[in-house]
Amino acid sequence: MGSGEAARSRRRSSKPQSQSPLNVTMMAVAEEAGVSRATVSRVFHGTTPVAPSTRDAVHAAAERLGYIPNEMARSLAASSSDIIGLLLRGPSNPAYGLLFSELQAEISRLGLQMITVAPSPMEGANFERQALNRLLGLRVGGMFVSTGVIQAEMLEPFLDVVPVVIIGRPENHPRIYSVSYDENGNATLLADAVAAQGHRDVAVVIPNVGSSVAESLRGRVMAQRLEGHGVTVHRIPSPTFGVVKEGIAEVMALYDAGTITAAMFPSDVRLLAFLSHARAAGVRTPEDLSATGCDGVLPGVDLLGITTVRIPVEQAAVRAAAVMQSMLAKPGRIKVEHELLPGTLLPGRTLGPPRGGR
Amino acid sequence: MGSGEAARSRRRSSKPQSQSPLNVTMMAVAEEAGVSRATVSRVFHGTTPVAPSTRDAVHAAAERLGYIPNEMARSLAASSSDIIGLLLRGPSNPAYGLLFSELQAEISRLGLQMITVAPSPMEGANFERQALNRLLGLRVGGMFVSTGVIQAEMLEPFLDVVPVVIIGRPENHPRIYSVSYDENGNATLLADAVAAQGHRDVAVVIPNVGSSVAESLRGRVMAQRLEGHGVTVHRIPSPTFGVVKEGIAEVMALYDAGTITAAMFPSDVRLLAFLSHARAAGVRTPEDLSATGCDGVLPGVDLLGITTVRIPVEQAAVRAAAVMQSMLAKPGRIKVEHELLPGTLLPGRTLGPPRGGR
DNA sequence: GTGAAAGCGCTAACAC
DNA sequence: GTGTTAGCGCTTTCAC
Repeated sequence: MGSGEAARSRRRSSKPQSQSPLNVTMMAVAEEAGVSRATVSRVFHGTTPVAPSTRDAVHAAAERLGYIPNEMARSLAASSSDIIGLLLRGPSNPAYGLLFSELQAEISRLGLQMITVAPSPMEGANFERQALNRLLGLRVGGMFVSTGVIQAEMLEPFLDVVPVVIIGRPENHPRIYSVSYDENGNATLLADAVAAQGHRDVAVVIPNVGSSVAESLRGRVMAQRLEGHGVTVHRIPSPTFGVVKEGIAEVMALYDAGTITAAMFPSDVRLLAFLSHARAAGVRTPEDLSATGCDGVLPGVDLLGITTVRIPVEQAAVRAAAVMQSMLAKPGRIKVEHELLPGTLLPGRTLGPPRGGR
Repeated sequence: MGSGEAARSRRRSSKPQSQSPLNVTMMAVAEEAGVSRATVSRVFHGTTPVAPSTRDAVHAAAERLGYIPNEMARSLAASSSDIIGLLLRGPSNPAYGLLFSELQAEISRLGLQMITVAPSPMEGANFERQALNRLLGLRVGGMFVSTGVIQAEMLEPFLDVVPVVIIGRPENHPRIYSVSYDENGNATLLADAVAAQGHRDVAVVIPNVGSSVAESLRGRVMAQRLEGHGVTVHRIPSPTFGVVKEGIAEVMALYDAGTITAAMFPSDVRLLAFLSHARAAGVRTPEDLSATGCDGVLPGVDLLGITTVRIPVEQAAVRAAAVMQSMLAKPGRIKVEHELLPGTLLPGRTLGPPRGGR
């Protein structure tokens, strides 16, 4: 060590640089090991072979100094990043939380890295845009998009620069690969179960597409399918973003009027909100009124005994990660597909009574 | 536009650069607006004033080109970042998921950005180290650490370079600010409730510190507190990482032997796992055996009617974000504190019977 | 108020 | 197998 230091700090009033591994540069490691920066670089990611002795020396030096490579500089210089970004809607929803976990596990298994951003949970797609930009600003090497609202078109400009996989939400954009829950099938499963139970008058809560593409689809399909069975459907729109209690009052009113014998909710959280309310109002489930949800990932779903559909989160994670890996391997050569993963009906105690006629 | 382009691409076989906003550089915006790069930079973050007309021109140009600033280059050049990193344990746990959401909301409110990384959910603190390094490698401007296992000492080398706030887990490191749930208080609340109910023989499941600092603490305090009430405690260790079912068999054995009238679990997930098992085994709660959990954040916790403590996640998020903001504002000048946020007892239906004598 | 230019820490030709 | 060097896209003195 020693010289070399010269003529540095001409400008930039050479900060005090409190000593910490974070300030250890590749240059420092190189000096410590008595090699050039290039060699250090090669030791770390090099495709080029390096003499074993040199390699060891570099590793030792890095270790000694606690060197933590500056990922920003790396990916800036290489103009490529092996960090995959995940754009995740509401992490407080167990379904998304589970997806996060599973994806992380898969991505790690594949030797990639992942960082996650979530939109501020305030209303609107604007926050999703911001979150998207956060990821793009970081120039991630790939993106998972799992969010209810972002328009596929928003992603369009980036498709040939960064691999994108949409997860969860049913999507049909011809240029975007998607791994989705078969919400059509899920809704059908539930509607069939309700119809088979003999219900003839059913309320269905249907959120706005703007709130959640998946939930909206679920609601619409449920309603339609029920009608296919000759059931009278009472559609209850839920236009407001993020308000899980919306529609409950309407359902209760229909029940009080003796109009319905069952209510279908497009998600478990909504169902739970309803069940709390119903219980407080002295309405028994399913003796007085049957009710169904959708998602099935809540811990304790078995204890709650709700009738719902379990969405295949784990499978989705596995598929999405695999697809991402191949996109990374051969950029632009992957044929766009729209995978649909079927859920499974979780029979529960909240679907009951009306068996015979009305 | 036109010239200037010369003598570029001498090396670096000038990639085809498919056109996308991601390839639009500040240089491009500058040319489009007819100003210099420096000016564009000033328009975006500049403290230096810029002529209104110039400003508008730049904004217009940026808009037109769909310019997305390269955050890596920015923070590399400025050697500072306004991105806060969140190191989050198990996002599939609703308690962590909720924390993620709430923190994101707070951070956005404060005009900061946040990215989240989670360790691969496999055993060990090694993966937590990796996740930590991912954040450090990105040279984040600050860090929230909310993870059960990472040693405070691991963070030590970075403390004077990047502000760190530990969230959730009780922590007493003299140099690390922490905003924690008062697990001591939480455990006490529960133990007192169980004792007050008249239970004299209670099983307590106690995880290893290595699995979860918080859960381990809860278990130990519960046991101790119960003993303070003269209750006979049956400690059941749960040494294995991530196995929520651990200890259930032991509890059931104690119950079968008629030894205990209540069992306390250090988390709601563990309690739920137990309840499923118990129900399957025909054991009624609380008629046959009382049981308590801890966390209280699960959606549907009211319906489940479990006796637990609700941890103040929202408050923790607010405090942590506020502290981070002040640390960012005056680096190194914030007095380290260890805030303790009390939880609230959620009385439920799983704590019952033994009232009178044994 | 604005431009020129020197780096930030690193990668990747290219030469030896 | 290793060193040299020109950038990656941006910020920030410094001069005008």
